[in-house]
Amino acid sequence: MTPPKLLDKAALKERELLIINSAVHLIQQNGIENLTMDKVVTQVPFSKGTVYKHFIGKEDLLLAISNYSLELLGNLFYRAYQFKGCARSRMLLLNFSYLIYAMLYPALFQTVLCAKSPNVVGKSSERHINENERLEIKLMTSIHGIVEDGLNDNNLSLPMNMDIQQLCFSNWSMAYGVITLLSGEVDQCSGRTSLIVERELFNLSNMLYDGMGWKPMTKDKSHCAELKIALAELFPEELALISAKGRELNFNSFS
Amino acid sequence: MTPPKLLDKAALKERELLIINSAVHLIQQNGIENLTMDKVVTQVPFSKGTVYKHFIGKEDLLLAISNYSLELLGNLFYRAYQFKGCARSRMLLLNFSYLIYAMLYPALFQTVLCAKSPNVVGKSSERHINENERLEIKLMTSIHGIVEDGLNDNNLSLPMNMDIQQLCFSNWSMAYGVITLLSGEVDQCSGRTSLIVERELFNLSNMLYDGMGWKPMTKDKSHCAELKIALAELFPEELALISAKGRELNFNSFS
DNA sequence: AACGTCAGTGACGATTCGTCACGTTTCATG
DNA sequence: CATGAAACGTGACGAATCGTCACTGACGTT
Repeated sequence: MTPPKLLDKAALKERELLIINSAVHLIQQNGIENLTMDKVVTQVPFSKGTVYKHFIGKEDLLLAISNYSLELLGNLFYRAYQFKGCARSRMLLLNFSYLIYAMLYPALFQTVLCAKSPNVVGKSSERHINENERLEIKLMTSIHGIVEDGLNDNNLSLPMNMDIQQLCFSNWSMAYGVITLLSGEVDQCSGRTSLIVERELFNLSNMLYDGMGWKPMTKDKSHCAELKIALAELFPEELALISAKGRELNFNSFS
Repeated sequence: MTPPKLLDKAALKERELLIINSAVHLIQQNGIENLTMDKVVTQVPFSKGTVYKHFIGKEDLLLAISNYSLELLGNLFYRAYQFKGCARSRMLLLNFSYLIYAMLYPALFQTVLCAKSPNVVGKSSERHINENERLEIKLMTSIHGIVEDGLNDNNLSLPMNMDIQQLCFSNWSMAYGVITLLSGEVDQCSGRTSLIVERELFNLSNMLYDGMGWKPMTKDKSHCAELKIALAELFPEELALISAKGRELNFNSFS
């Protein structure tokens, strides 16, 4: 009945990861647009045909890398969600975990964006597309959870005419905008001088939460010291890696 | 002394525009990643060598398209800046002019983003890079102007530890995030159901301005009706074009 | 009329993508 | 253990694309 299985699933998965890792290295070195399948093949102990057995095309490989990257981000978000502390602080923490991710893995951050382009999705396999959706839902779950905690402890109430989903999206798109424009690969825009990504993310997050009426308000509590402590406790390895890259999250320029 | 000039600058400029327009059409039809220099050449009454005289490579052409597009956006922004009305309303109006632009010219909107990638800038000519910076400064000027008007009439005061530039950037990155994630080409993200770009942009802008303490606050004034009128007055042709595309800015879902 | 300069041309080499025909390995079965 | 079918793996190949370069012709200068 069962057709002969020459390779078990674990081995397949392992090879897939090997190919993905090789591709990530190439992207980090040469940039995402200089990634070629030929280069991937030379970095890997398989031939081109085998690589194409795993990924139906270059775009499919990109989507797989994006998924690998979303998995990483999902874990960071989940850690922020689980942290002790009030909901507003944890949401701020979650935004900063997003920033840490973008600083640590700029190539991955960039790939996730690229993989959202319709021509990548259009050329990808069902399998990877479905996994992508699953991972995104997982991300959203952490954000949703924090907002719901805020609603439950009465520090937050839904603004008129808005539901939970809209509130979650507001926070995400805001953080996305700041991080995309100020961190990493995008050439910074003019009038950029003296903009510091961690400071702008902090300020913008707090202005937004104040605008929502999410307590404790900025005027009643300085969130900065607490954030600094929470980051050190929750993401020690990540912060050390950022230091090793010669960059440092700077909290001294705003009290 | 003067070397023989067989072609005047106006003709050169005109040809450049012709090439750019042909490329824009191709992008609208086939997507930006399917744009090839060969296709551009076939659309144009010149040969490949001539096209490469104007643009040192594919990336340089992309940057030129981005500049063309920034010029358009700059005009929309300037119209919003010049509008009569309080500063906060005009800032909201400016964000919506950004949205109109993204809906009307999704291909151009996308190209501006792509052209910010370092490998595009890295392969482009000095001339186009400089023009790009000039155009971005022009954009910023309109935003700056509105914020300064708000400060001058005492409806807005700078939040602690923030300067004008940071305030401008906050507004821009917020609008950028919402529009990028919800309008146009990016495949919408999971948990997207029932998110309407104009509504989220309206809500998020107002929450941010409320968080800044930018008067008149939402609780004292409903900005929706005024926005609707101002848009109809300031961007009639653009709104008609959006209608012609079968899309409509919907203000009924939020009062 | 001879010459120099420059716009314009398109064939060409170099790269890259993805496929396919063929050889090799594995395993169920007799 | 022998056999054959199915899965696995290979790398040469065709098509598409990028960017260059040697060439042509038009025009002004000497």
